[in-house]
Amino acid sequence: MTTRTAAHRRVDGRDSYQARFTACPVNRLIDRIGDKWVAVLLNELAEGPRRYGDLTRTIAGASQKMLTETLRHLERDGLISRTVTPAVPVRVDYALTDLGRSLLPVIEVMKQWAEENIDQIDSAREAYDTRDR
Amino acid sequence: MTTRTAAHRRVDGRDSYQARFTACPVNRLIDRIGDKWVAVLLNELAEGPRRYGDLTRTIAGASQKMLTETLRHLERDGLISRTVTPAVPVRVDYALTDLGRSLLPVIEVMKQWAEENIDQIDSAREAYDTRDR
DNA sequence: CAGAATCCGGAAGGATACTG
DNA sequence: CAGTATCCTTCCGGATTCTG
Repeated sequence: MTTRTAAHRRVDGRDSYQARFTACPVNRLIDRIGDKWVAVLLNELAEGPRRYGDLTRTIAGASQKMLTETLRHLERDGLISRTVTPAVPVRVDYALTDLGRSLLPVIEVMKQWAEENIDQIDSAREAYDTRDR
Repeated sequence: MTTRTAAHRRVDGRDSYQARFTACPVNRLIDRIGDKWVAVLLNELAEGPRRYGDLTRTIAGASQKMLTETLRHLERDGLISRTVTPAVPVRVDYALTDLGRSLLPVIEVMKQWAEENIDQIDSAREAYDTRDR
C-alpha cells in the first residue's frame, strides 16, 4: 500500500516538525516565559534580589511547588541566580543574572503593545462573543 | 482559631491575586501568544493570507483540532480575520488583521533576543544539568 | 527557612470518525 | 473543503506532609 492520506502525511511530518519547532528560538523563548508564573517572577526580581520567603509572600497566588519549579527552570536557563548563605536558618537569595536582565526590555516591549492594544482585543472579543450565530 | 499560617494567607490572597493577574495586560498577552501553535501560525500568516487546507499542510505537526482551536482564539481576539467565500466547495481564507500585523514587530523583538541569547541559555542549561550533585 | 516528596483532579492536547 | 464531535491520554498545577 503506497496510498498516503492526509493523516499519514501528518504523522510522517510530525517528528521532523517537532524538531524544527523545538529548534526555533522564538518557540523556545515562548516555552520558557509562557510558564504561568515567569512574568510575575521576573517582574518581582527586576526590583532587586529577593529571598525565597519574600517571594512566597509577594506572589501569594502561586503554590509553593509552582514557585520552586519556576525558580528552578529560570535558574537552569541562566536567567536567575540562586545564592545560598550557610547560616541557621539557611538563607537563599534569588536575583536576575545579566542574561535575565537583558530580557527585561523585551518584556517591556510586550508590555507596551499589550497596554496599547488591550482595549481592541477586549472589544474584538466582546463582538465575537455577542455576534449572531 | 485566629491563627493564620502561611497557607492561610496564600489562600486568602489567591482571589485578589488572580484578579490582578488576569487584569495585567502582559499576562493576558502571554496567555494568548503562549498557546503552542500561535507563533507558527502568525509566522505563516505573516507571509500572506492562507486557506485552511494550506495551513493543515504547512503546519503538519498540529492536529486539526489544535489548528482550528488556535485559529478561533486568534479570530476572537481580533488578530486574524476569517473570510468565507460561498462556493462549491466552500473556500475559507485566514489573514492577519491590522491588529495582528501590529503584533509582528513585537514578535520580531522576541525573535532577536532569542536568537542572540539562545547559545547562552543552552550552555547554562548544560552546565546546570551536568553539575555535581 | 527553604525546600523535597507524594497524591490527585481537571484541563490541555491529540487520534479518529463523521458532516454540510 | 472546512470543519464538528467524540473519545482518550498525558501532564500541569495544587494540597498536603515531611526534612535538614
